[in-house]
Amino acid sequence: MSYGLRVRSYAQYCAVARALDVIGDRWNLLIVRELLLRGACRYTDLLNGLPGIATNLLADRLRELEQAGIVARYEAPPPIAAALFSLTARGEQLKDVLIELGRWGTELMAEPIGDDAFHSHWLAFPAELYLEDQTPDRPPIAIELRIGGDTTTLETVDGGVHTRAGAAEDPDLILTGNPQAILGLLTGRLDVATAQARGLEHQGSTTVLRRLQPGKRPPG
Amino acid sequence: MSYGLRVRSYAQYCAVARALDVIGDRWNLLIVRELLLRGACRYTDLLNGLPGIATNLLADRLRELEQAGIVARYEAPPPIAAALFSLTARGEQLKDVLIELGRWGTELMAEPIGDDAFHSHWLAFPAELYLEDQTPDRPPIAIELRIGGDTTTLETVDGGVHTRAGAAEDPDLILTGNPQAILGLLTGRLDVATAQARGLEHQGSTTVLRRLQPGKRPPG
DNA sequence: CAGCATCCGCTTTGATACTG
DNA sequence: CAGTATCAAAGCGGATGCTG
Repeated sequence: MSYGLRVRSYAQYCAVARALDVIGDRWNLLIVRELLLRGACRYTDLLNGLPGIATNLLADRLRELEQAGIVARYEAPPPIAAALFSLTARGEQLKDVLIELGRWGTELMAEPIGDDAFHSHWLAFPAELYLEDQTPDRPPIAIELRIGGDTTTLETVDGGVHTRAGAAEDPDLILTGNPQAILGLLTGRLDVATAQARGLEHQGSTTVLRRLQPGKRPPG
Repeated sequence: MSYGLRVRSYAQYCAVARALDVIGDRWNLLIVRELLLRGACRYTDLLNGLPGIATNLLADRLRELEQAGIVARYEAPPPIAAALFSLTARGEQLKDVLIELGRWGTELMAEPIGDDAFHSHWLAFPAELYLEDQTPDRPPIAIELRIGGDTTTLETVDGGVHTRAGAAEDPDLILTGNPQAILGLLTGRLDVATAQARGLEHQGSTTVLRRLQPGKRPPG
């Protein structure tokens, strides 16, 4: 039982510095990302969702974030009977920080994926935040994304775009391929022909893609 | 000459993770803060503006940020004859990240200042970003802030608030005091009486303060 | 198996001293 | 002024062990 309560601080009376005192340490914002995108998680869900983190670090970070009022830990009711971690209201407010960080970082996604890990729910950031349905009055569309084993569905809702895990019921388009070809296509960085040359396959009409364009504040 | 080009990466194909690969290391965002608030800086300006940073770390970080295309280094023309650092366009885009981070962190400014360092230009963040002039049609106002030796001026412009170093010509109000009393007053967390009890002194009419209120997206 | 704690080698950081 | 050099301490990542 060693609990060294972290205290390293920038010691600057500045809002940015004080924010970084709390969430600036390695892995902290990515833990928040996972909880934001996936909702309440068990310890092992987080471990899987954060490839590369050491298990002791995750435990430490969760304690620190809990103490900072960002993460709440609670025992799940009998059916599950496990410890669950979720964001507090204060933690949810970090969403705006992550949005801006993701927007700024989207440009970096053009770099080849190399050996980077990929989880399809991470796509929710670029998709939900930067895409808009250009013709919201027409019937909604659904696009099914099949990336390395798992399937994600992208649906238009109220002029925006929503993502969820799993297959679509009656998709207008099915895209199968690697993460960067699909992301390149969705962000408009690649056209259909180029994306196909890079490993994308499709089934259905790609014209629905024209309805989804980067909105007023495009990333990069 | 030891140059170990940092490569530690989260190795995750996610926009947030890739952004943090570049600007997530300790001190990086604070260096950007300084360059954003003060414009082009010399090495020693940055060293002074970042109390607590080790000089070798600053040198390392500037190299990394330069290589990442965030900071530009150039030799100033003859009159100055020194190396200057400034943000590139890509670096300026981090402003939105810092704004959200600062907004989130403002709540933490309620904690006592303790031994934290303070530079008055750091006030520009809360003041410019969160305050609005409620009656922009009336003649502009100027408030002079005197905090621990140096003086900052706060002026209303187009319904917003602008800050600059130095004294005001004909201030409507002069506030003298410690950082947290002044910040508490400006953010509306403290009223005039309470702020006075905590060390604030004023000269002029405090009613102008009512014109400056937190805008539609208040911090915290 | 879920949820950690411990140990260990390596890297990063921080404080200080020194140099052109 | 603008850094480099040195070194101790802390943090991180990986492996493994322990407990319900």
